[in-house]
Amino acid sequence: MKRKWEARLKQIEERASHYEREPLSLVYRPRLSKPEEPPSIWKLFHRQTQAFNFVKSCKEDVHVFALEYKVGDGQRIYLVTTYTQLWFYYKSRRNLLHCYEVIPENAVCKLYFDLEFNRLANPGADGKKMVALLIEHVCKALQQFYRVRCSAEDVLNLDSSTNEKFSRHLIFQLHDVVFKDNIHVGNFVRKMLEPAFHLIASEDDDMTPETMGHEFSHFSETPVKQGISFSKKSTDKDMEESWTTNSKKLERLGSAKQSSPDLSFLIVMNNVGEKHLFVDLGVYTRNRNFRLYKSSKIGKYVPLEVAEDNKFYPVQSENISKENQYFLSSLVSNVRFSDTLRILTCDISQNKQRVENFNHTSTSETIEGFQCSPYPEIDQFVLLLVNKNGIKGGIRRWNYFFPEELLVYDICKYRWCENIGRAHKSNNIMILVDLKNEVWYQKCHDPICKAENFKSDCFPLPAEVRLLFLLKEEEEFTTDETRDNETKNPHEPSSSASSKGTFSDADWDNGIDDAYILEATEDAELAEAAENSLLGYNGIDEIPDELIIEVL
DNA sequence: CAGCGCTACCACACCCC
DNA sequence: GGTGTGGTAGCG
Repeated sequence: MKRKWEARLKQIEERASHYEREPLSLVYRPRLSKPEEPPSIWKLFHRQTQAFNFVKSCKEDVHVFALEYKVGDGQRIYLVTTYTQLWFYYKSRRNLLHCYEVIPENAVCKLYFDLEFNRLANPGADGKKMVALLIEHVCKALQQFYRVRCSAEDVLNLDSSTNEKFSRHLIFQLHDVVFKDNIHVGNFVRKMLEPAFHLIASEDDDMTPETMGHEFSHFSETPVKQGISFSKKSTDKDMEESWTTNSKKLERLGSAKQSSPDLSFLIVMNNVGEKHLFVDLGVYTRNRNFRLYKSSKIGKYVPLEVAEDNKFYPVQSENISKENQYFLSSLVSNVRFSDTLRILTCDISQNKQRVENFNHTSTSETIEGFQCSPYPEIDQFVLLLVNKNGIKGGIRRWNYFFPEELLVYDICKYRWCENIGRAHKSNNIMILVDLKNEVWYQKCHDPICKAENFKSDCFPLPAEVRLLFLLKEEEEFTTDETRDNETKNPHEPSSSASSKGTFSDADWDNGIDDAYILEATEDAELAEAAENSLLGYNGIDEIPDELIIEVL
């Protein structure tokens, strides 16, 4: 008995000393219970800008989500948290039923599509076939425009169809390839679907869904040189120029090898009998809300689920469940950083200077930056070239052109021009590095030199630079067997590398204790809204035992 | 108290034939 | 009638 008492005393003394060494915080700080885990970040805002401001102030890899919380008018509040933490609370599907990813403006993202048509208005339409044909067309366009290779196996295909409406989301999982932002994605999608606009535009075309013969191609019968005439009300000159340019490009690219694609399968009727595209072009706007995997619109019980005909299977991992993998893959702005990442762009307004200087018909295959290019060794070599005779030249900016594998450096301070045999007084020069042919040459911004299209002799790149380049390329081949061997990818410049694009491999799903607390803001009403969003739209679901809302 | 970013559409002014 | 502009309902 005495022994037992002594043991208990010792136990209590030990506990007391433990609390003396590690006292409890005076301030109550709710967090996921494992102290070694990252702190809980779960903040709600009424305003999107506030949410983004918080993200900026946040060191962790957090993202903005929109939560629908009122039936009818689609009112939303904004949640900031990590992908990991969101999934933790989200996966049970007992709460957070109507969530949207906010695809941030100016953030790199994946290629994605929203597809839909009304079944009643399109009785003959075969949705699955249309999806398959679209994917085929997109893959061809990616190959033609960017030399990016992909197939249906790289496309996460999510279904949200009902008896009334065929509805899909496609999210492309390209290897080491992303778009600059979702505006560029939209530009690319519109460019790629240009032949389909011609089809809709042709008023004399009384095609009905039943007669959507796949051999029938209005585009091929309508020469590109007829120009863009369908958008009678359009005032967007840039857009038209772009389409025209693109038509030329398509012509150039396609004429020799194949005729223009038949996109008649993309044309569907809306419920008032007007012709529309199967592809919703309204989803490429700034800060677009894109419904999450397994979320439904408020007031409806139709969540996005992996489609029957989905062919993308995430790589199995020990730490991350299959569902979590699908969730992470479905996030449009969840971009894994890699040092061989290619950032695709597709501009509408043509950069005239570039077109003039480099005889480019499209700016859709370039990346650009300041001071440091993806090839530091070549930067060093260029700096060596422009530091002569006591003049300290520098790299003002650089552009990389994928098809030509051409690095174009705009030089500052150093103005020596081979054409005139002296330095220009007020115009800067360029150094161009041709990686394909391993040579460099000089051009310049001077109007006279430009007028005569001056280009200096070519000089071979020094062996060190060539060697480094070859070594890098070998690395790339060994790490990515699917890479198109016609393409050499520059590395993502470190200046624009962002940790925001990565997600933590830490997975909290395993080994977590039983008490969890969600942190809300000080705003009671907001907390109520959050609670509603957690409860689902009708508010009759029970609060899960392990979930407590703490209002500070 | 409290969403956001558009576009299609309309009304109207102005211009020119 | 053609074209530009400005405001807004309503879509995604």
